[in-house]
Amino acid sequence: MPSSNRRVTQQDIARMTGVSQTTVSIVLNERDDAAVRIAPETRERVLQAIRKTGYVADPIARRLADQRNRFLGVFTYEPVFPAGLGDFYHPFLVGIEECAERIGCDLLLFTSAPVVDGRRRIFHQDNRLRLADGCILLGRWLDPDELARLIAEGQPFVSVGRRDDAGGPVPYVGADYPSATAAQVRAAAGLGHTTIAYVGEGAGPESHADRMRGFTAAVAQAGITGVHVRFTDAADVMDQLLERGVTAIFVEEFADGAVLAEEAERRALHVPRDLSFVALGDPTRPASTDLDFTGYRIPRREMGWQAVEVLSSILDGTGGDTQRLLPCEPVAGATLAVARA
Amino acid sequence: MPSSNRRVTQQDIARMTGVSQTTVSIVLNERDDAAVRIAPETRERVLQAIRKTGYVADPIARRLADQRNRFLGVFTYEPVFPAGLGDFYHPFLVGIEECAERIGCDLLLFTSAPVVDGRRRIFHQDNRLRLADGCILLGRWLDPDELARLIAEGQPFVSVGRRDDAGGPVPYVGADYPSATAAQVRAAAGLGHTTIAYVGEGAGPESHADRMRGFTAAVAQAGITGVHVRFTDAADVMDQLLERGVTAIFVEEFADGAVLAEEAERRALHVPRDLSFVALGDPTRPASTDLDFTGYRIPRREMGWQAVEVLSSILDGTGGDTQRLLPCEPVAGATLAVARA
DNA sequence: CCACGTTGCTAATGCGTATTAACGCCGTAA
DNA sequence: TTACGGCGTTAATACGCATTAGCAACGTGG
Repeated sequence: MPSSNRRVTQQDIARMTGVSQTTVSIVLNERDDAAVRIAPETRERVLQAIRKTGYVADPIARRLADQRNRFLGVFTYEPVFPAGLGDFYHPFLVGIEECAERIGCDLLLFTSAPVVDGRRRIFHQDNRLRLADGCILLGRWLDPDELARLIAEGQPFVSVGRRDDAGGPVPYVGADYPSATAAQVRAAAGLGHTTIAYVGEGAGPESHADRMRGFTAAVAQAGITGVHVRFTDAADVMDQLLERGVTAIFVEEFADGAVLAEEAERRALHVPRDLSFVALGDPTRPASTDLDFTGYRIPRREMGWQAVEVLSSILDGTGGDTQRLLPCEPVAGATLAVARA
Repeated sequence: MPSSNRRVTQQDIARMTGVSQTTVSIVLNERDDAAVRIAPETRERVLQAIRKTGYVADPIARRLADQRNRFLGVFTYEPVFPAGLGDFYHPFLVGIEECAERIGCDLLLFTSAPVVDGRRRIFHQDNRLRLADGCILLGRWLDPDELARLIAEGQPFVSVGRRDDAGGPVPYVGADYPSATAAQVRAAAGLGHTTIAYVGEGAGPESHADRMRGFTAAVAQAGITGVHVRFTDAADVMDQLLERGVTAIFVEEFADGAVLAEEAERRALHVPRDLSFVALGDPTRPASTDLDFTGYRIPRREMGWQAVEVLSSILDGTGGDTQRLLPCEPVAGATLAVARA
C-alpha cells in the first residue's frame, strides 16, 4: 500500500530490495539474455517487493525510452461523436477502433483542434498532430494545402476516402465509387432505360467527382443518354428531369433521393413503375423514407479498419500498397425497375 | 523541411537558431518571468524555426518532466464505438467530447486494453492509464477492486454513473434514479394503481440498485403494494404478474418492457387501458416497439459533459463537489393510464 | 599462480522536456 | 578604477525507464 502520494518507482523497489534500479528493470521485463542475468533469489526478492507495492511501470517513461507512443491520432473535420443522429461517420470509427485494438494501439481524438471559419484545421499554433505516431484523417473534404503540408513534413497519415494527389500521392483507403456507379448504370440500361439522370454536384469532394466519373463513362459505354442536374428545389429538379424524358434518377445524396421520390409520388408517379431511383451510397444526412432504395453500400467499417492497417504498415516501414479502393456492395432494393414504355 | 524520419526536437530547433535548448523551451512556453527573459528578436527567430518545422513538443517527454499533457483518457468496458445497436453510450461521448473541446483537451481512447474473461481490464501488464492526465470511466458496472486501486494510487478519474464507495468515495456524475423512479411510482399511485411491479434485477450495478431503492421507498410511502420479479421469459413473467394482480409494470430495461408489452397484447390486454407500463430509462439494448413508453430520460449528454468538468476541477486542484447526481427528465408517454377497476 | 571464462550485478547513458542556478556582459554609480 | 545590479542566455539537472558496457568475484584448466 503506497503511503505517500507519489507513485512507486523502480528506484523505490530497488532501495527496498537493496539492488539497483537496473536490476529491477531487468526483472520486470523478464529479460533472459545471456548478457544480463539475475540470480533466482534476487529475482524473487524483487518480485515480492513489486507485488507488495502493486508497482506498475509508468508508461510515460517507458515510451520516452522507446521513441513510440502507440497512439494513433484521429482527426475529423466534424465532431467525432456527432450530436445529430445521421451518423454517417460512425461505422468508419467502429472499424478504426476494432483494428486499433487488434494492433494494440490507443486512439487519440483531436478534439481540441480549434474551429476556424467553421471548420477544424489541422495546422494551427498549437499543432498537436505529432502527438500520435501517425493519424487517420476523416472527412468528406480535406484541405489540399493541409494534405500537401502533411506529405511534405513526412507526417505518417492515412486518409479514409480517396484523395487527389496533393503535392504527392496521398495514402488512402477509399470506396470504388466509379465501378459501383457504373454497375448501376449498366443495370438501368439493361432494364431498358435510355435517358437517366445524375442528380448532385458531381464535383468538389473526390467522392462526388468519382461517382460522376463512373456515371459518365458507363452511360457513354452503354450508348444511352445521361443528364446532369444539380439539386436545388425538388419541384424544379423534377420538372427538368421529366421534361428531358428521364426514366431513372441517380442521386449522389441519399437524402435528395428521398425528397425527390416524395415529389414524384406527389405527382402521382409510382416508384419504380413510372420512375426509377438509384441511391449512390448511404445517407450522409438523416433522411426519412419508406422506400427501399436500389444502389450500393459504402464499406465504411472495412474502410476504417483498413486505413488503420495501412497506417500501421507505414509506421512499421513494411512496404505495401498505400492506396486502396474497396468495392461497394450492391443493394438490390426496390426502386429500380423496367423502364416505362 | 525535416528530411529524416526522426521527430523534430527542441535541440534541433536550438541548433537551427543558434541558441540553447533551454531558450527554445522558454520561448515555447511563453514564460514571462522576470527571472528568465528572452530578447524579442531571439524569440522571433525561434518562433520562425518552430513554425517552419511544425515542431510540437513531444507529449511524452513533456509529461515526464511536467506531469501534465492535456489528454483525458476515456475508458469503457465495452467498445467505445459499438458496432451494432441503438448506441446507449453514444450520448455520453457526445457530452464528453464537447466539454473536452471546450477546455482544450484531447481524448485518449483506451482501445488497447486487453479483454480478459470477457471484460476489459484497467490494470494489466502494460498499464497505459497514466498516459492521460486523468480519465473518465464509462460502463454499467465497474470492478470495485479496480476502483479501489485507482483511489489508492491517487489516479485522477471520474465515473459516469454513480458508484458505491470502493475503499473511499468514488468521484462520479450520475443520474438520480431513485428520485426519478419514485416520481413515477407516485404518478402510478395517483392513477389508482395499488399493486405495481418492478421487473428486473434490482441489484448488481448501482444503476439497477438505485432504481429498485427508489421504487421500494416510494411504494412504501404511497401505501401500495410493490412486487419484484426478475425477467426471465416473457410468458412466465406475465403469468406471475397477472396472478398477483399487478396493474402497472415498471421495467428496469426498456427492451424487456417492449417484449412484455408485446406479450400483453398477445393476450388481448390493451396497453395502457388494461395494463400500464413504465420504462425506467432509455433503451440500453435495441428494442423495437411502436409504443411511446412512459418513464424518464437519462441525461446522458449532460452527464458526460459534467464528468469532464469534474475531472478538470480535480486536476486543477479546484475544490468542488466530486459527486453529482443529475435529475432525469420525465417522459409523459402513453403507457401509463388510470388503473383498471 | 596465471589466464580466462562465467556469473551476477551495477554505473552510466539516453530519450525530450521543464526548471533552476548561475554566468558573462553592459552600463552606471561610487 | 572598481563594485554592482539588471539583462539575456545557458549549463546542469530531474523525470522514470531501458539498455549497454563493464566490473568484481569466483571458479577451472594449464
